Amino acid sequence: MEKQEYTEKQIRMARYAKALGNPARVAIIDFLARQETCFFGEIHEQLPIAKATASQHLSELKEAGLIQGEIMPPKVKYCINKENWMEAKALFGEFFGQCVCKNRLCCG
Amino acid sequence: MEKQEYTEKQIRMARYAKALGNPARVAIIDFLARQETCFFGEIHEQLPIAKATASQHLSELKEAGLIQGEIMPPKVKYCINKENWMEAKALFGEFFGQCVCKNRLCCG
DNA sequence: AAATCTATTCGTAAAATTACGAACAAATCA
DNA sequence: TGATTTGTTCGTAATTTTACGAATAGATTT
Repeated sequence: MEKQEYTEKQIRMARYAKALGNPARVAIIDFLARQETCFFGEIHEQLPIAKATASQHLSELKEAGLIQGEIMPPKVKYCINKENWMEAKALFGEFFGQCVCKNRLCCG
Repeated sequence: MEKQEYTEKQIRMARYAKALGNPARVAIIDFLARQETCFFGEIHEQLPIAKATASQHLSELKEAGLIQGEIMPPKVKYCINKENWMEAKALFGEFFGQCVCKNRLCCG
């Protein structure tokens, strides 16, 4: 087998991982996960970045599927996208579960 | 609390996530995890990218701490960095464990 | 010593990421 | 209606990422 393309799982894993590949986005998820309300303003308050940048990060998380937003004029409520969150959790679980290092030929 | 900086955990999470934020790097880890040998050439064979690019991705994974390399002239053997792998596994486990969506105020 | 094998590094280019302030849009308040 | 609040979008700049072929380096083979 050579030069094979990536599997769908690998692509989705990478997609979720990439979305989590920034401290601001991790912090956003941590915050939403703790459930201390979900309004943009409060999320932004937690972050050491400008409003525009926070909005941008939220967009990326939304695009990756990890969160979802709901407009509640004049505010916007964000929350974890449960379905995709569960998928990501499963993917990462499987990924880290496939550990290694049992085989003496490598690792150790 | 406002404009607080990120926690060390968030920064390390983001670091590991970023390293996994590319299908080639996920594929590399999957391959190493399956333990089907660890030489550069064989890793490269699995990937639909140039040698130089594969080497670059391996560097990034190494820099992030997820893998380690050992020179065995004229080859190079790569493997999972067990210690950091366990840390990453724990971080992601905790991260996805802190789920949410129990609170009706948000999510659902 | 010359050729070969293995993998990294170099140089480069295109695209994506990150960040910001300013401008803007939508809804509410005065 | 005009001012205010809330959050997104725009325009922009600096940096990083991704990818490649070519050049290079280290070791072995011929």
